[in-house]
Amino acid sequence: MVFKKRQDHGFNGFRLPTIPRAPRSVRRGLRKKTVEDTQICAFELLASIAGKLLRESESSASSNASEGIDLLACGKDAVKQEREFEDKPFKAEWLYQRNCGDSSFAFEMASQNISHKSTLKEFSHAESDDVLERTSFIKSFDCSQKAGGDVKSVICKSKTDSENYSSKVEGGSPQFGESSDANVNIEAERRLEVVGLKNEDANKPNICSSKVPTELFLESPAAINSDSNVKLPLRQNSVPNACFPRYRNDTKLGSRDDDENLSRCFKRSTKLKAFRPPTRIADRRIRKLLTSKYWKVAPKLKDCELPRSAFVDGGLKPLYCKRKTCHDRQKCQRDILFKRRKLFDQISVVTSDGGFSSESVSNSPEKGMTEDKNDSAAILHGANGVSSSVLGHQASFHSKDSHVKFSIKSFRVPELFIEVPETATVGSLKRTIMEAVTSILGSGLDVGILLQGKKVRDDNRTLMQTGISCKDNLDSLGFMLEPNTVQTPPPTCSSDLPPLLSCDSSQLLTRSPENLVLDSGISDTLPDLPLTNSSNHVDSNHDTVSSPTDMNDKTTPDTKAIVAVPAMSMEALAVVPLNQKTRRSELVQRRTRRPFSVSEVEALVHAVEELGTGRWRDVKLRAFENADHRTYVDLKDKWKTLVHTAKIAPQQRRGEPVPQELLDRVLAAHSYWSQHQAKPQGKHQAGTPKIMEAPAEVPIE
DNA sequence: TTTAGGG
DNA sequence: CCCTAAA
Repeated sequence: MVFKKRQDHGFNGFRLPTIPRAPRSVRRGLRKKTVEDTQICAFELLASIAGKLLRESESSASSNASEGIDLLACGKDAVKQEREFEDKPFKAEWLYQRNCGDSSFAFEMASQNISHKSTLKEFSHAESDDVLERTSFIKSFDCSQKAGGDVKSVICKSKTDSENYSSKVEGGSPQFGESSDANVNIEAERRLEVVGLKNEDANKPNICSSKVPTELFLESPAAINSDSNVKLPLRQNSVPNACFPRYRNDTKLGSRDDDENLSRCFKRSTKLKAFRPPTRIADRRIRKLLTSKYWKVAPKLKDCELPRSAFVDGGLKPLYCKRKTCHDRQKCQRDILFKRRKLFDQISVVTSDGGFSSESVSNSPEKGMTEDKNDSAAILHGANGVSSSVLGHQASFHSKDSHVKFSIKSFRVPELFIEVPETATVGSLKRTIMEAVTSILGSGLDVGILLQGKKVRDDNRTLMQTGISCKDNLDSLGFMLEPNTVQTPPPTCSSDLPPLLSCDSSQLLTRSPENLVLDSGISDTLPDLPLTNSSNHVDSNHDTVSSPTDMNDKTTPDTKAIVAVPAMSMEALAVVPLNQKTRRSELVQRRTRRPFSVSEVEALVHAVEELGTGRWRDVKLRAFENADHRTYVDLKDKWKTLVHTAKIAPQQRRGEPVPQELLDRVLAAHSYWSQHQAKPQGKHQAGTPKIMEAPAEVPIE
């Protein structure tokens, strides 16, 4: 008989649930922390730190604030630490937070001024015997040009002093439409350096600047419009099979394999976190906002515009270009976005720093200029540095055919936040970083052009008309990458909500004064710019926050301090949501597929037989208590498919065959519970005829 | 947070 | 599996 068990219990059929459900308040606790939670935590944490720093700087009347302390830490200890290092020449920024619960901590180290390299460092606490969670901020990838151009590293926020920061931000829409009429040849060289993953001596942060164990040097000249002669000088860690597609839709981001690997890599880290944000409400509200449909608007197709795409995707997606190609541009776009979103939860990648600042722009005679039929040719060298000064200029502007030559020394990559378990391999770290960079650059970005500090908005004008063809103006010409303003965000930010909550919190940070302190980017170098209007600032730190952190209660007030910050223009705000969403989603990935084994199915069936189909949480608890990768939703879904499977012909079934016996039970239980809505809680109406009838419908094995 | 369903 | 509206 099928229902032996039940008979054992004195039932002829399904046993009514005899286990009363505990109150919800008692029933929680098995759910995993979501990444989102941690991100939000991080955010709040950041906010709190900012507040602290602000207060400190205010009290000391020092100019620390201007140095842009990019610190994310929990508790004042961290702040203190940070300050200790602060007077160092190169100013490594350590951010580490200690999570009270587990001994995980994160710290950040920004790149230094000294070398044109971004270093990614990690500090490990000697005493933390437990699980260590490595969290690093990559302030930027330094993409310096090989020729040794004197591009100063922008990454150093300590460098507040002058320079030609022509990369000014101007208020208003960051949108810099398509410069389709100007063919841009991009030659980007990027160097990614990951330095020292571990430093045992926490007391000597300084030493970490010089070592360069790992270096990834990539040169990616991607000729966009010509017959791209893709040359690929690789130094050291070359990327296998790297290629630089000319069109965005030539590549597909990620693949199943990658996803799964990543998943494996990061799963643990996600699990280990035990952060407890103090403000639940705020937390929830923020999450709500983040998940609101509003943020989900898809970017315009326009994003696929050639110039940007080629630069972005071609240059930084070498790892993926061997993947399947997308023939449908639009679809491709969607796919990419989707991928990114999925990946995000696993790898917290954060970009901070308002857009990318423009870097040195120079005309580079030594470089081979590419031909084009268009008005101009531009060459981008991957490099770093905040200053966007034109090093050399000799624009030719004689006849109509005059070409203006640009050499953009660098585009700065926004700050990244990467977190991987200590057990992750170096290779996976590399991949992670690559993913991060890829996704960041791949998401909606526009190029902005600054002329004498002003953004050139009219895309339809010729260079000559704009004045760019004029030799004199090249001095003050700057480029920048900025979030594209594809969408027009709805009036989400209602005044009744605190700014922090009404829109993306992290974004706000960017704009707040405190935020300036945090921002390592150009923001602090452009004091006279209206904060509320600079679109690239908007993009800046908004993602900075994703690190999971623990906060003490004191942080709450601090957070508020930030909240009360100057309002930003709606225009600026408008830009935020989309990009925020886009970015944030960039690195989210789908969970790995884990087909149910027969034994699992058996357990599920058994549990459902007893509990019914409406108590998945209990089913989970009972039969999958220790299978943390099976959520009650999973079980519910599996049951759904089991029922379906049981109904279809065996020939149509796929995957590991489930014993017919189990399927029969599935069907029986399904039909039973569908009649008996799992109503009876405590007192089962055992006498109810229906209950007795049910078994009759059950096929006998 | 869970459930319930659609995708 | 994912995503979400509802509860």
